[in-house]
Formats: sequence, structure tokens, C-alpha cells
Amino acid sequence: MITNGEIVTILREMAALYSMRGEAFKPQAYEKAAMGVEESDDEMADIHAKNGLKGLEEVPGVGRSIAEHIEELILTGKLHKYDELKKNLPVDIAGLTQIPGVGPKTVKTLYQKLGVRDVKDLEKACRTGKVAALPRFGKSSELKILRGIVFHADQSGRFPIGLVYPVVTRILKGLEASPLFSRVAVCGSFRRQKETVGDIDLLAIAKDPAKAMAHFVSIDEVAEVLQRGETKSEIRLESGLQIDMRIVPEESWGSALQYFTGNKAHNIKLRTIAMKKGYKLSEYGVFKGAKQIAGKTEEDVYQTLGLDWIPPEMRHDAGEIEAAASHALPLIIGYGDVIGDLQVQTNWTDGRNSIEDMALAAAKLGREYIAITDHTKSLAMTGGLDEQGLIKQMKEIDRLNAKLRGITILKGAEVNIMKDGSLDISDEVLAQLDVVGVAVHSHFTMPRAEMTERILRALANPHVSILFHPTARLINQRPPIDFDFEEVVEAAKRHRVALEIDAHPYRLDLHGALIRQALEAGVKLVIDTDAHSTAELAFTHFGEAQARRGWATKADILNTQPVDGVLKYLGKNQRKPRHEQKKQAHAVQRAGRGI
DNA sequence: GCCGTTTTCGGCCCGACTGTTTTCAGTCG
Repeated sequence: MITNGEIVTILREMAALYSMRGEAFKPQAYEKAAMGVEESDDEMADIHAKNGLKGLEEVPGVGRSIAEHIEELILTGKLHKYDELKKNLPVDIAGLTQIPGVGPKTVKTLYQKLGVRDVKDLEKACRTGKVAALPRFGKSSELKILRGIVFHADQSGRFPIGLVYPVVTRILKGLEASPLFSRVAVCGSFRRQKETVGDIDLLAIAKDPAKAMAHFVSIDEVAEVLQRGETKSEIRLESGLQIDMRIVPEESWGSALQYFTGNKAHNIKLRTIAMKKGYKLSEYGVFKGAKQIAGKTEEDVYQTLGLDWIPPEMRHDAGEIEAAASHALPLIIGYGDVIGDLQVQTNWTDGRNSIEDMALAAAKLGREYIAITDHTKSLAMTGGLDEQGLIKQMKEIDRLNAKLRGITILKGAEVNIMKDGSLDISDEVLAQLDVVGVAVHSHFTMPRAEMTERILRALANPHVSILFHPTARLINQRPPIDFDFEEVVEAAKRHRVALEIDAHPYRLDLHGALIRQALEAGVKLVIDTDAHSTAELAFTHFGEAQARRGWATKADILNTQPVDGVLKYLGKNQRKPRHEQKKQAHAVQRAGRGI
């Protein structure tokens, strides 16, 4: 099956190919369509299977003609038009244009004049000085391309936000402390708290921009200055992370903040709205003719366009603009609203710290309760606990709860879902736990139908309270498992099982679109850190960001409530079966005693 | 090629930086 990613790559190449032919507006159209596919929550193949060509045409930027292209790709895996265009230019366009400074026109010139087909050819051409000899090229163009190639070879792709968060926070603090800047903010995907960030966009106000820029390009960790101007500069840190800075006049702060936060699709829509109202929107403000009518704050930019202010996490043209226009944006959960953590690992299995250390560290962060959820026995590599281990751990938790003040420790487990959907801990022991999380940790590539069955069977166990990291993806490392999310959501609702937003920076699972889908079905969610050390207990922030992107309110997230509320909700999940079990047990006992 | 509270035709987001040009094309975000 062809994936959205593959379709996006082909549409982007088509855009480049048309651009090389000097076509005027097709390139933008294909670019836009690529963006629409990229932002789509659903696979094009699924949309096509359900609603055919019509369904595809509903994707933003996709019209009749591109929908037919996508259909052809889905059905045959090929695209005639693409092959035809490519015949004249049989080169690795996607690869070449990934190199900074190399765009479609450059690719064309390089092929026609030097026969460059891929990055390897280009590197050779650069090293032999052939590129510098081309018209409109020179020594420094050649060097820039070469540097781009070398950089790309050992560092490609995007960084998980959790990885860059400490670095960015530190740099931001440093710049804020400098008297040269009167204001500094991080924009871009970092401000939107996207799961991964490609580079960091800084925005600043400075009395003396030249001096301020000079300071910026010489901060400690800089490995290379890529660009340096009066109002715009780019640097690369030793870690490979690129940081751009723009300095804007004070009266443009709000519109610049808005503009550089994006995302692109969101911005294009805003500009279109501005245009229709007879305004012009740029990073410098909202203008009516030559007169600036808004832009000092982000709020007044949105207001001038007839919109409520939209939280950055929601800005990716997924209905938020329409909701803002009709004043129907939900009041989403705030940072710090989560007061408990329902997935925490300790040194009883693969965590680094003791139960007590984790509890104390969580209390320090202001958490009111945590659930200890160590792995279970079938996950041998983690030293998973068996029934006896869990019973022993419960006693230790009782001891600590009697001793510690200010935090409640709940008894839990991250119970492994076996290949057939059964759980590897007996119901008798599960019944004694406060929090039974279940999760998939193996056999990730099962066919969709089987995987769905597997999860449904696990959720049907009456003791289960939470489905941990439902898609099991690892960002940049492992794709999500394939299952029918709709069916799982329905089952979760039926069995009163909460779905987890795992805040660990490599998981962030569920992601925004799935969160919205779960909430629309009326399922409750929890935000957990999945911490394996005391330091990782701070990950909650990233889970809250995911929840905000998924339009979740405070009421949608169980662990924004005090511990009693959570236990009550989880208990309801278990009460009936537990009650019946007890009745049964009593009956057995009575029978045994001959009563 | 897409799209529509100005449009089914006629528009299409906007601006900075670089390199190499002697006024601007290409790239990027």
C-alpha cells in the first residue's frame, strides 16, 4: 500500500518538475496538494477505499486532476504523468533539493550542464570545481552546496522536541538576560510544541539590531554562521541544530510572532482571509493600503481578521480557523493542569530509581499521586514482575504510603498484551491493583484485523483501566502498529477504559488527530510520563502539549482530578465484576465451609 | 492545477538573504 509520505514525495517532485519547465502556477498547486496530504489525519489509500475519488478531492489543495493522480498511484503504484515528466530529467530531485540552497532551477542547471543525477554526482562536481565554473554560480555557491552535502550526510531529519527543549530554554534565557534584546521569543514548530522540530525560529526586538545580531551569531555553542543580515541570521550549533533569528520593530511584534509560528497552511489561510477583507497580512502587520491597522499583539492580528486567538499547538489548518471564526474554539487544557501520573517505572524493573525516590521527586513537581506501573513477567528483558513480585511490591507501596506525606502512591502495572490478546498476570492479582495499564510490546507487525482483535480482547478484561501508548510508535524509530482505531475507541468507551497520552518525547502517543477522534467518541484520556527515572517525571509538559493539539479540555483528562475522582472512575470500571467476583468467592467459601 | 461571503474565470502569500548581477533570480521559511 502506498503511504501518504510516498505520495507527498511524488507530488513535491511534480511541483519541482513543473517549476523547472517554467510553469507559472502548477508548482504551487502541487506543493499545496502535497501539504494537504501531509497534514491529513487519514491515509489517502483509506480515504480512497471508503469514498473513492470524491473523498480524495476533499483533501485541501487536491482537486479533480491531482485526485486522479493519487488514485492512479494507489491502484497501480505508478503515475504516468510523473514518469513522462521525469523522462526529460532522470534525477533524484527529492534528494538533491534536500540540500540547503539547492532548488528546482539549480537541479535543472546542474543536470543539463554537468549531468548531475544525484547527491553523489553533485559532491564530485563540487570537489572538482565544476560547479563554481557555471554561470551565476561561484566559489562560495560551490562551498555552500558542499557544506550542505557533508552536513546532510551525518545529520538528517528532525529532532524530538524533548531533546532540544533544554537547549532552547537555555539559549532563550541567555538572550533574554542580554541588555541588547528587549524581547525574545521562540516561534515555529517549537512554539507549536510539535513532536519533532527541524530548526528553531527566534524572534526578537532590539534597539540596535546590528549589535544584537553580532551577539546572537557569537553565542557559545555556535559551530557555523549560515547567514547573517541586519534583521535575519541563521546559525548552526555543534549538535547540528539550526537556529534562525529575526529582529522586528516593536509595532510588528504580534504579527511577526504569528507569522513565524505558522504553520504554513495556517498562515496561508489567514492571508487569504486578510485579502478578502481588503487587507494585507505580513510579518510586519495587518495593512489597509499603506496604513498598519494591527500587528502589535498576536491577539489584535486574529481579532482584526474576525478570529479568536488560537493557541499555537492548534495551528495547522485542521479546522481551528473556522472554529475561531465562529467563536467555537474549546477551552483547552492548560500547562500544569495534570496533577497525577499514572505510568511510572521503577528499579523493580527497568527504571533507574526506587519507588520512594520517584514518589518524592513527583511530590516535588507538585504531583498529588503517582501510579507505580512496572512491567510484567513476559517482558523478560525488563525483568518484568510476576504475580508474586506484584504482591510484594503492593506491600512495599502500603509501607511507603503510611510513611510519606503529600503524595499518594497507587498500585499498578504495565501489563503486557500477549500475541493473542490475553494478559500475562492472573485476574486475581489484577483485581488488587488500583491501575491496570495494558500495552503492546511485541509482534508489532501483525496484520490490521489480528492486531485489532488482540487489543479488543485485552480491553475486554474487566480489570483493565488504561490502554498505555496505544499505537506503540517510537518517533524516528518505529512506525505505529496497524489497527482499527475506531473500533478500539468504541471498545474503550464500552468498557470504560481510558486511553493514554504518553508524554515521553519518543512516544507522544496518542497524537493530536487520534486524541480528537477519541474525544469525539466520548472516551476519557490520561496524560502519563512513562518515566523511567526521576528526571523524566517532568515530561508531563509534552503530554499536555499533545492534548492541546488534540483540542482536549481539562475535563477530558482524568488525571487533572484529585486521586479520589480518578479511583472512582477506574473503580467503576472494576466494581461490577469485582463485586460479582467477591460474591462468587464468598459463595465458594460458604460452600466449602458447608454453610 | 486549485478555488470561490467580491469570482465557475481569473486570480494565486510575502519578504529577507545570498551571490553574482550591474538590477535580480533563486531559495527559503
